[in-house]
Amino acid sequence: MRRWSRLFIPTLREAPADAEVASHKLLLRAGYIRQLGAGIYSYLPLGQRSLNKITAIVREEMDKIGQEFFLPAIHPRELWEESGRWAAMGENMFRLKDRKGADLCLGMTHEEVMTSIARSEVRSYKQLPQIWYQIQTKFRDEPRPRSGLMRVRQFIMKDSYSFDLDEAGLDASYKLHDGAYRAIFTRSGLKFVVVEADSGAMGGSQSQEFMVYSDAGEDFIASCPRCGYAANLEKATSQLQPVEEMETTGNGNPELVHTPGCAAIADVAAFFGISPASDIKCVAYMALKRGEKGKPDAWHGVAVFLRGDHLVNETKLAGVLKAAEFRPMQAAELEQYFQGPAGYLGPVGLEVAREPMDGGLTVVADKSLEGRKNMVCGANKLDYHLRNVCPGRDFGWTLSADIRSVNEGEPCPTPGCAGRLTVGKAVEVGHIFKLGYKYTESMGARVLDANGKEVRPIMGCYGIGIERILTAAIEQSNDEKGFWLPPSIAPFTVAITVTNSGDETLRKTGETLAGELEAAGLDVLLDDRDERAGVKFKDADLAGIPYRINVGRKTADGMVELVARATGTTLEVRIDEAAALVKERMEEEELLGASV
RNA sequence: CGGGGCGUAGCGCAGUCUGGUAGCGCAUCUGCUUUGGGAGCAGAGGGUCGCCAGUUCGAAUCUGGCCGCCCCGACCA
Repeated sequence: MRRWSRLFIPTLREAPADAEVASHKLLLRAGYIRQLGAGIYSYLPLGQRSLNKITAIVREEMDKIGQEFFLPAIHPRELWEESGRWAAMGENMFRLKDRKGADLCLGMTHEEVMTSIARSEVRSYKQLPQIWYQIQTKFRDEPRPRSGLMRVRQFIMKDSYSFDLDEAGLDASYKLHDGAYRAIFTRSGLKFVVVEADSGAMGGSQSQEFMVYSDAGEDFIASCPRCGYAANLEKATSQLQPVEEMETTGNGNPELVHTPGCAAIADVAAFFGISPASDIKCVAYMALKRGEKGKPDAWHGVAVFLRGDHLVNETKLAGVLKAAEFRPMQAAELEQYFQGPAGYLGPVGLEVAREPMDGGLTVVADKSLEGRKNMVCGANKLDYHLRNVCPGRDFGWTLSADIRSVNEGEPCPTPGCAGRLTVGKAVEVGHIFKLGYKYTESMGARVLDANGKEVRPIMGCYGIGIERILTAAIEQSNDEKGFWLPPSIAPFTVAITVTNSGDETLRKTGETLAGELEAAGLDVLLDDRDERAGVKFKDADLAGIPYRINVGRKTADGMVELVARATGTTLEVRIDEAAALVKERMEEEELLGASV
């Protein structure tokens, strides 16, 4: 049992002006965290208790499938050079020098360290599979930390890595993680969804994210309420609705039309009286290709063509081009590649590179352009457009791929499903990922298989943001008075509010009750402060504690009040029954916390 | 890194335009009263006004530089 009077719980009546999102405001107000710098936070006792409960759940579930390690946060440069990521991580990596001038970095992820252990210690297929995990602090110099604990530069991550002999083994390790993650988030009381995720430009075959819907999130999820399809917008696809093609004009060949002042899609559509779906949008980028094996980085011109009503998805684009970075083309570059001005760019007559990102202009056509007819596009000439343009006939491309973002309301991609996609914002709390051979290959990890032949193990990597479980839980359960956490991750499960600490009888009753509740296995916070009842109620409502027992007026009749923070419902119960009742409620709630 | 905003007591803010004694509310400390939804009265403590330089008799206030923080965007294993 802990006494409020002796705990450091600096609650704030007003939220600091810096805080915007609910979890940030409330974590500060409830005395869970304090800020040290941008994206750097101290965890105060209540916050630390909650994070400890979360890590305990994570540890319990992970121990069922793997083994816990604890790896260094400081890594030598050489290790990261081996995987090629000393350069690839760029500015996101914190770097430092030791007294001898040697380069070091702070670990932002631990594939390299784990792989270095595996390569020097794992020799035989008989030692596989291995699932190695740790719960450890990560450092990432984020370009823009934000939203309290949502995106920070130092945070706690459960990261794990699997090593298997073959893909079937990786499938099994991946499934084990899927199961463990579902158990962890369910036990943490999160209403989560599992979505298909982008597996990145670095290779890797399959990837899922565990998401909690919240406006404070940074990701968008497309989902189908009908069949259950769900994917990160970076990955989501949809079926195309048939488009009514425009009538052919003239002899059917591309026809130059004077379109003064029609630089925007809406203007063009209005001018021709067409739907934006019949206009070809051009987005011109310079794309950065990271040099491999000592070659320098290089920028390449990329022209993306897609329907006027579609948006480029840069994650998908980066995936198909293996590009590290994009920036918009500047006027001089537009002139070089298109001989035309922004607003009037089009695909007809361009010199198309044969190989992507290898000199010249890489032309990418979105899949939705294939088979279309009689479209309108820019003529690469100020104030002129072309019509009757047929993709494939009138222009070609380096490659054609799905590089657009789906829109809300489009048909679900599942064959035979008649559902419409909805798009919502969410917080990513976990990610599981089939890595493949990237690190075992580049870092030279080898084992002997049953035939005595040297083979590369195949890897998976899996992450959970510990603080994000806390923030997501707060985002999903808060009001103007404060928040309430699922009992499993709350710093205390029940607060006992002695309404008048000056009253000896009440105080003793509170003490006794607290002892009983604790004996029943609950985490009890006894509010024994010499404060008015109102102050104690406000603090208890603020601080994320799911249940409160008021020891006050009715104590003379042998009764106390049990208040459930989530619903505000108050129950008068006999003092000797209070402990059992809270336990019962808690168990019900944890069952309700289950999700799909 | 582009755009915007902010920096004055622990928190929330006024004062800056128009230079002249650094203020308000909450919180904190002491005393008395009060005790079921952030109490009342009386008293008290707490500030290099983000930092550095300049202008001036005099700078929180004007000028220049720097630093930090927040938001939008870019970015995000």
